[in-house]
Amino acid sequence: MDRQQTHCCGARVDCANCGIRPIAICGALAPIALGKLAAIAGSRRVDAGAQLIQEGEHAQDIFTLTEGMLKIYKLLPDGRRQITGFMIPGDLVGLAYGDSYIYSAEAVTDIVACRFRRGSLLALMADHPELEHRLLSRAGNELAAAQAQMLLLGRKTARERVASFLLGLAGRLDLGQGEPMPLPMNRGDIADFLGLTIETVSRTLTLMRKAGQIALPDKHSVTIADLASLRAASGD
Amino acid sequence: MDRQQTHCCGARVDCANCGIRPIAICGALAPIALGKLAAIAGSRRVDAGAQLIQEGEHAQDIFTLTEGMLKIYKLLPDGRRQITGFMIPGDLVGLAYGDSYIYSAEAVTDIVACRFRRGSLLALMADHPELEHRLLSRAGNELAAAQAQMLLLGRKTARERVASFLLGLAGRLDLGQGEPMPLPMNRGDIADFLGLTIETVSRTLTLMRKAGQIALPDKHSVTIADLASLRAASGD
DNA sequence: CATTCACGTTGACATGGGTCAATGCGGCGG
DNA sequence: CCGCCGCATTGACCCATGTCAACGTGAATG
Repeated sequence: MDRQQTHCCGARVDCANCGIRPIAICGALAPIALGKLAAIAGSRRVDAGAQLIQEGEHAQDIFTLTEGMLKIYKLLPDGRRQITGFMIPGDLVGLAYGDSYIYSAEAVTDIVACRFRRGSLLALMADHPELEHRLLSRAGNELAAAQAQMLLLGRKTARERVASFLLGLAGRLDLGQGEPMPLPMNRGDIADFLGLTIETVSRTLTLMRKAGQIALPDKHSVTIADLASLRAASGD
Repeated sequence: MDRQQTHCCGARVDCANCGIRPIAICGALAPIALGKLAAIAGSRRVDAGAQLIQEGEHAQDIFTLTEGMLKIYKLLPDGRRQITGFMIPGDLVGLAYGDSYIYSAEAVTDIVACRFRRGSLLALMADHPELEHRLLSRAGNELAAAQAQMLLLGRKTARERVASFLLGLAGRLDLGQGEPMPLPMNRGDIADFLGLTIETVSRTLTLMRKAGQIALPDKHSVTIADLASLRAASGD
């Protein structure tokens, strides 16, 4: 994986040539506004396994993920963890409730994110309502995903959860036909996302492999071998 | 319960004298904008047990609940249901993903809601960004609640779920000291909200009553008898 | 090349909460 | 006032998934 990105924390950013602009919040902006956005943007890299933000912390920044994968999660005091989402390039991280982050975010792979100071972004939104519009629409997407996840966590069986997870991820990534899907997170992360244990995730994947629904070329990739059957197994 | 509300579907609405204005999206508006908002608002009543909106339906309207309680939920094809929230006066119902509703909403009690045509509201937002701002902040709240619920569904025990539910509801309602909390939904609704069965909810409430944490004067009210203990039992 | 270590898989067993069934109870219609 | 009906409660039993433990495997390290 060669790294073209050379900016580090606080460096200038070139929004006009950003690969994810069409899908991120920046996509809505005309060139002038884009320039202003670039002026308040910084780039931030985080190594796999390190934290980007922490729940409860003062929410100073909002990020758009540009490279890699991020997991967002909440913890109970005794350490039980619920991963509430895996973020991919184009996703927005750090929407806050009040002025504190409502979740922690940790890099699954090495990541690069575009950082905006919350205050600057709010100020820019005043002049460019289409930016706020875009944010609202993003929030709507997140809400839809959260609702779907609640249905999964509250009412689906282990098998259905794993099937839904694989299909959901495959739908967000754009994969070539027959190309194996990367699964950069480990089994523990999947378990904490699906409200299961590592063992149950592992067993379920094995069952699906034996049933010919998926192939597992290695621990960090899956191929969906029988889409129809996996859909049927997903419960919806 | 005597009904002062006399408007029905599509009737004129008097936003200036609305009791929930301070907490709803209308709260942000200056008198002029409020007049415009009132002009596009209609009132809608729904009887307990009837539907307000249906998942997948074209999302023509957005509602602010003004009286009563509403449950929002998603269904699996085989009928399993996950209630993703109970709405109380001031809450916004009908945020959509694309242009379809992402959940169904059914009245728990008789309700009154303030209806806005989506299109009109969007148009009004163009002139009054503070309205969109308010919407975004609401969406942030919803997202925070959804995250908390995912943690509950994925990682908490039955006991913790019920305790969290009672505390969460008590926190949103403003109750007088020692006043019993109304619980207008039935046990099945609570179960479908918490990812449990009716029997488990019932048993858990009984246990909590026997442990002196709560009192159950009747099926549709609870009193929190030992707040500290209930908090301890909630897992966070 | 040997060792270690983190992660994943598999097996045996335990258990929280689900399922099924009986009973209780309060409101409503006749 | 009685009987019915929908909801809630309670009990007995069961099973999907969790827990605990052993073992495999591949990548990193010396």
